[in-house]
Amino acid sequence: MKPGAQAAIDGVLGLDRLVHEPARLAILTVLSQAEFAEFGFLEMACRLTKGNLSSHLSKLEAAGLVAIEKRFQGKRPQTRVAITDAGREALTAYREQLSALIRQVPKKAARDG
Amino acid sequence: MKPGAQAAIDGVLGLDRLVHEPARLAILTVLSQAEFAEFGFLEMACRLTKGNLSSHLSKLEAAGLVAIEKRFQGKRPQTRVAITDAGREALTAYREQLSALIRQVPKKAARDG
DNA sequence: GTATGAAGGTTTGTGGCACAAACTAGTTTG
DNA sequence: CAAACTAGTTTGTGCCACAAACCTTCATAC
Repeated sequence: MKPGAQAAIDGVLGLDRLVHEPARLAILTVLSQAEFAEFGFLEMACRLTKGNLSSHLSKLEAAGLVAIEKRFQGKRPQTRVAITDAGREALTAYREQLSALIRQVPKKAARDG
Repeated sequence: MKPGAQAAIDGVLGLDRLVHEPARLAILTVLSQAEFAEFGFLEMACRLTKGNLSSHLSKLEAAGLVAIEKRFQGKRPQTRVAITDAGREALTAYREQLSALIRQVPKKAARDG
C-alpha cells in the first residue's frame, strides 16, 4: 500500500453515515449554496418524493445539520430549510475525507499491481 | 445554484450503492493498489470482522468487481482477492462523481448565501 | 354546496442490507 | 483425545431508505 493509504481507509470507514447517504448529501450540497431552500425546490433539485424528503429532513434536523422553519405563504404552509453551521462543518469534514480517499486511488484503470 | 451543480447532484443520486458502502469502498481501494490481497490482510486493513468481510466480498464477486481465488497455503486454505477490470472501472467512475461533487461544495464553512 | 383535483406535507409499511454472533471444517498443540 | 487456533461461511437481527397511503387546506368546476 502507498504511504497514507491506511489513513484514507480509516477515513472511509469513519465516514458520517448521516452525510454519506446520497439523498442527504444532495440535500446538504444544495443547501450549502443558498441561504435557504423551500421544500418544493429541494424535492425537484434532489429528485426525491415528498415522503422521502420529509424523512431525510427530519433526520438532518434531529442531528442539528439543518434548521427547518415552517411559515405561511399567504394561506398555505411553507417549509424553509437552511443548513446550520454544524451542517457546514459536517459537510466540510466529509468532503475532506473523500479528498483523502480520492488521492489514494490510481487515476488510470490500469494494472499497477 | 452554481452552474453544473444540478449535474453534480444527479451524479450523487446516481452513485453506485455497491461501491458507495464504506466497507466495500475500503476493500476496493486496498485492492486497487495491489495485484491481490489475502483475506486476513483485508480483514486487518479494512477493520472488518470475518463475517462482514466475507459477505461484502461475496457481493463484490457477484457483481464482477473482484475475483476470488481459493487455494492452499501448505495445508491451510487461503483466499486471495483481486480487483477485476470492471472493478477498476467502477471505482474510477465513482471517484469521478465524487470529484464533481467536491468541486461544488464551498471550501470554507462560511455563509456564502 | 359539493365533487375534483392540486399544493404541501407526514405517517405507515416493507424489503433490503450491514453487521456480528454462531457455526463449520480442518490443524496444531498439549 | 481434547483444547485451542486458523480460516472462513451461514444465520439472525435491527435499522433504514424508499414509496404508498394518508391528511389538510385551497382552487376550480359543475
